[in-house]
Amino acid sequence: MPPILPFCGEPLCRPNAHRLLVLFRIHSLHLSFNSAPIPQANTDLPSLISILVINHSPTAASGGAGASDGDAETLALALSSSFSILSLSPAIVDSVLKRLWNDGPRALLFFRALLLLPGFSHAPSSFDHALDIAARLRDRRSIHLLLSDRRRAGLPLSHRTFAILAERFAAAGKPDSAVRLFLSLHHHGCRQDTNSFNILLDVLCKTRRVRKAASLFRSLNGRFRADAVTYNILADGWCRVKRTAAALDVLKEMVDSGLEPTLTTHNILLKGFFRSGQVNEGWDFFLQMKRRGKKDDSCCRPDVISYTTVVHGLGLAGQTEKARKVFDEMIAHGCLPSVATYNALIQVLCKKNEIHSALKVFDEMLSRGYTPNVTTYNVVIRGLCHAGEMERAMGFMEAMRSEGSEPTVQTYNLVIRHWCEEGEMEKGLDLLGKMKDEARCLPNLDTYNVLISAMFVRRRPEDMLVAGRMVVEMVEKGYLPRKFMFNKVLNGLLVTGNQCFAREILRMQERFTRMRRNIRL
DNA sequence: CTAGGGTTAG
Repeated sequence: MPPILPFCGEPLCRPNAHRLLVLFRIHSLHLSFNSAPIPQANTDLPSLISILVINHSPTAASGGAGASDGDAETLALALSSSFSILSLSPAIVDSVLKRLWNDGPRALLFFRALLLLPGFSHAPSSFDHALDIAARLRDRRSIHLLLSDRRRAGLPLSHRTFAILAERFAAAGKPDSAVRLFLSLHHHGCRQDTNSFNILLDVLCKTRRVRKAASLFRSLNGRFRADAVTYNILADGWCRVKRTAAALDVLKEMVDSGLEPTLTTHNILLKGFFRSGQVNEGWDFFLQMKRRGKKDDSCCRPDVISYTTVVHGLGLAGQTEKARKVFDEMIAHGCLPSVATYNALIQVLCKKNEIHSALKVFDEMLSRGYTPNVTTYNVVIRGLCHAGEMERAMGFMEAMRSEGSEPTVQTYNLVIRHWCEEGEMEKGLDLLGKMKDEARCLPNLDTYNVLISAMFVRRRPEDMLVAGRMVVEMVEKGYLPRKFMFNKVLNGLLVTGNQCFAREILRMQERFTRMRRNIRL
């Protein structure tokens, strides 16, 4: 791209809108003489943009430390010369950010590049996506930059933003940061109320920090009036750590405080019993719900979620016949199964190695006019892989694409894993290539872990090189391999090393040490 | 994205 050349030669300096404007003019002048690649009207715009971003940003690959401002500038140029700013609507930007989800550094680079376009401003939802990605990368610098950019744009923190950040903090082992953020919400222009309090409790409970949630609830209950949602969140928290007795206590406390348990409350407990292996208690609870529901007690009458919970719970406990009976019974009771109910039944049959009955249920749901979703395909494909029917699994993968649900990263990962287990590394690597092709579905940490581990079973020198390249690639995307993975790959490279690869091995080794230094920061 | 049901292996 010639117009960018004089620009690249300059020392890097802070992006500057005026300078960019001048460069835009030079750039578009040049393009008017060449035929610029114009996206087809019927091609997927987010996909085109993602491909451009991925093929651009050369120095994002320079060691995991993140890209420089200069990268954002050149990307901004490339974007503005290929796409009209008007076409970069919030919906399109969000969709690109989602597509680049598994390549965090480049997603953030894209976000930053757009900020440099004159007259462009990000929507709150785009800020949320970018914050989510930065927080997942544990990139404090980007988080703070994004927050100050957001403040400068006059956009206060929303509850959604708070939920995202709190969730990431809790997931990173810093639940206290989530609590602190909650306590400082008013500084960010976000209301501290029962809603945001519930979000905080929910985040803590979902990361199994129920005790912390419960004590916070006790100490702050005076300031935020608890509602039914608050109690449901806490009950679910106890259920998640398999403490159904404590969940029942919450239920009692709820009633004592004058709040009526809802159908959601009952479904939470129902699920809790099955989750903690109390199958009989779960079944009795379900019967009780049905009995009380008959007396026109609508907060107890099982709904489609209750039935799905029971079908799944019984099935996982090995009682697939009883599960099937409940499934048939729900229709008789005037409650139609949902796609999730079918998914539960199919999964449960697959787990019992009854793949043929599972496929019969799949056909049954088609004939009843249901449209399978991604989860349906994933459970069926998993079942087939587990039964060693790899070719049929691949067939379903094709089928899901032609039916309009693109395989997800989970689909790819599970099929790749099974190909590798069968010793067919090439088929696994083929699928990796297919994922990256057209930025269809970017590989994640699991993908790399599965494939890199698989590269060791054949003890081939060339496999070690592939493993080495994948480690480099995953670090570039912001994923940290475990220490033993690094060592394993390095050892593999050295042990199998021959003259031919020696230089590459050496370069790689230096690169790894540089990366590790960067990672430590 | 304020709560409940389907995708994860050993």
